[in-house]
Amino acid sequence: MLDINLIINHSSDIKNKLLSRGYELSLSKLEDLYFRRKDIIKKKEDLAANKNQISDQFKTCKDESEREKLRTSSENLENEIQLNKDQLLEIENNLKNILLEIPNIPLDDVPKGKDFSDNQIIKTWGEPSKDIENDHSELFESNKLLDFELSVKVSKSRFSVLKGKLARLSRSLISYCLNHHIEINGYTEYYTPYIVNKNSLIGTGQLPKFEEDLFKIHGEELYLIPTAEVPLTNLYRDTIIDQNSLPLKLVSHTPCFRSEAGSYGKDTRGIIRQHQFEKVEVVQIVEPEHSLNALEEITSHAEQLLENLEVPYQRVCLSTGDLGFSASKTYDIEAWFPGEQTYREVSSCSLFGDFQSRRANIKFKSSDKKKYYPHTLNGSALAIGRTLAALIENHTKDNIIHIPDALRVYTGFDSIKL
RNA sequence: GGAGAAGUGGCUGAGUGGUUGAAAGCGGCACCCUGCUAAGGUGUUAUAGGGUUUAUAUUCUAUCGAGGGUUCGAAUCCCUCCUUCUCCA
Repeated sequence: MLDINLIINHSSDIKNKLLSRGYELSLSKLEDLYFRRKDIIKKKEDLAANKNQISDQFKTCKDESEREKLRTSSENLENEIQLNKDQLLEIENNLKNILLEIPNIPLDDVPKGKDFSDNQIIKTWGEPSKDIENDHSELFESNKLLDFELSVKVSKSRFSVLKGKLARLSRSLISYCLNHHIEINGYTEYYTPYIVNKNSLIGTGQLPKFEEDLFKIHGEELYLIPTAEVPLTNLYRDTIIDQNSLPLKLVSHTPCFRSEAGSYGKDTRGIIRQHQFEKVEVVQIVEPEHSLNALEEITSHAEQLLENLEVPYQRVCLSTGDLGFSASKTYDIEAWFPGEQTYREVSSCSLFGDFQSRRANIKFKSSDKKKYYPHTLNGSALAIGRTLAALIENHTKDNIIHIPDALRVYTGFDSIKL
């Protein structure tokens, strides 16, 4: 959520920045609500002060006819206060609803662009293999490691059933990613609910605008998490954090559930786009002046994993047009998929500024005793399903999947024969 | 699923109709004292939102789980909901 005062005081600047990501801000309604809100608050509070005074007078007033006068004037005031209260509530709801649907503003150094085609490649690592034979869905299915007939029988399309060594490899990836962050990068592991309430999803920005992307629990105001970012960041909702405990570095492995509305026919092969997938997610909550560094740090933490897994990748800075709703700057890390001869996202690392902390009411108390909104960040490290696919496409030779050294302690085997 | 009890500031905990935004203690912070440490002393220490002000500041309003009600006046009385705890199945 953007600061309403910022919008009002720097309206043209904000408007332009939002336009660069394809959002047209209509200012007149906001301004109208903003000023009407102030008016009504003043009116209401003056009346309330008045009423409080009458209450005080009542204590010393002994004359019954005077008392009666006080009673009636208090009653009149109360009626007026109530009227203003109702109006105020309506205005504040309106204002909040509008603010909740305005996306974050991109940082100045984010490349301007219309969509993903304007994303900027920042770096590449590794030697992309030309071996087009290694398409993961083909390798999986022809070897019965992955069974879509079973997953459709048990559930429906866009789910998967992994079997045997492949299932174990997937689990090993999860353990490896988690342990790396805990032991090397200083994150604290959390186990969290996979079903969360509305306020949590509003806090991180999935609601109210993107409800159709979520799985909702029937008959309840509860949703399956689309990412561990939601429970992790919301651990600190409505919290004032001591500055000394910043930065907070959290990591969690969870399944993620996405309805994938609007992606019919897209990425139907393999396990690239599923309704349910595993992900190890990191979240950082940091002081505002450290957030740019933190974004670089989170991104490099994700990259370390791919390097240790010996999977070639590139880092891309999303253009203003491709930026997610809550993000002010995002790096995608895209692993090389030889089967498709293309890079695909396996991690997305975002800086949200104070956008989420305003929504979720997360603050920190600084040494000057004032309270500020911290900056929040998150990053996938990594999306397990896609990483598993990339791993296999990059490490299969002569029908043998070679397990990278980093994983062998978890898998207990060093290759899978196909 | 049934019965009961409770929800007050960072924490413990007092407070059953009127300067109670809230005693006391602990903790935190600042200063003082003392060779050091420990102990002690004094003060300070909730959140949000308005007004005035360049600012420091000051003032007003709201908030004692949430929402409603009674009353001139509610942490205190009534209703609904939520959460936690205990007992029973």
